[in-house]
Amino acid sequence: MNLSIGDLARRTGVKVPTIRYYENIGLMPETGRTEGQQRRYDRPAIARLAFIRHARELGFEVDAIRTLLSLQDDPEQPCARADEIAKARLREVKQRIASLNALKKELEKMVEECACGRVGECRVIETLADRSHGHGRLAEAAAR
Amino acid sequence: MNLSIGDLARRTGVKVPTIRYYENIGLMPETGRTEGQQRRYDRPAIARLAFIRHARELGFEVDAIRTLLSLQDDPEQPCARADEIAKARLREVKQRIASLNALKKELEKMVEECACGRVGECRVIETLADRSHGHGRLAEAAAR
DNA sequence: TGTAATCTCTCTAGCGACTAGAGGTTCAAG
DNA sequence: CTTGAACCTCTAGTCGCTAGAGAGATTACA
Repeated sequence: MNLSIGDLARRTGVKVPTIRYYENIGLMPETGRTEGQQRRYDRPAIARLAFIRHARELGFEVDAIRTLLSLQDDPEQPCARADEIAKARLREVKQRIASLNALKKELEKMVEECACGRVGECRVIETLADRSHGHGRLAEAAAR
Repeated sequence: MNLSIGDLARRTGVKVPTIRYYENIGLMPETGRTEGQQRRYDRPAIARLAFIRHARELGFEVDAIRTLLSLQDDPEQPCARADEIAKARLREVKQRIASLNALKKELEKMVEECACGRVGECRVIETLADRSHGHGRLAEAAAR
């Protein structure tokens, strides 16, 4: 086990520059180097990076991952904190799904009603131009 | 009708710096100024900004909004292009909802199974550490 | 051992859509 | 005419990467 950064990238599915980025921001620890200053990784590095990757896929922010990693490093701690982080993320996801569903409805209405003639009578444009919207109802879903 | 930027902000729900930003990137046209170089807006400016705001709420990118605005300015054009943009956005939203639902399921499983003892046997941490994940299945949903 | 191909290194800048702050000017009410 | 809120421009920061330049290291094969 003496993997180059490229090897590690292939094994975890995390891109090479991203691995270096994670080291920069302190998510991955500094690692051993060859004489020529190239990074070399071992088994625990794979595990740690896979953990990070999975957490990112679940949408956890880097700060949350930092906390989760430090919890993992100390198995005697109570896991209430980890549970809390996961629950917070779950709430976010649910909220986001709800917002997106509202948004989907409005988009569907727009698209269905479009007779596809001239722009002058296009429902898509009309709906957007319609100023009878309260401020902020859909705002949360807009973020990508 | 001779609104200051603050008035315009209050009427549309778009923040003052954001309005200036929209002018910078060419979404809002340059507008008249007082002798002291303060911006003044009229009715069409309100309408245009409201259009932009609503489109942003629906998650359209600035580039798409640029196109939609230019279509709106010319009512004789066919509205197929507008329809297409809206449909593309709808596809994105549906895709995103699907990804988020997958994500929600996994998070729920994690949270439910957590017995909330020591980190050593915490399902949240364990699930994240579990390396038996194919690369990239959930990746799309991770973006916020 | 030579050499070519492929990594890898550091560093800086860019993405999108804003947001925050510094430091200074103008406007409107009293 | 003074005060204080609102306005101005400009730069830099947010998040989580990603791209590119220009240079050095490593490896496979002849």
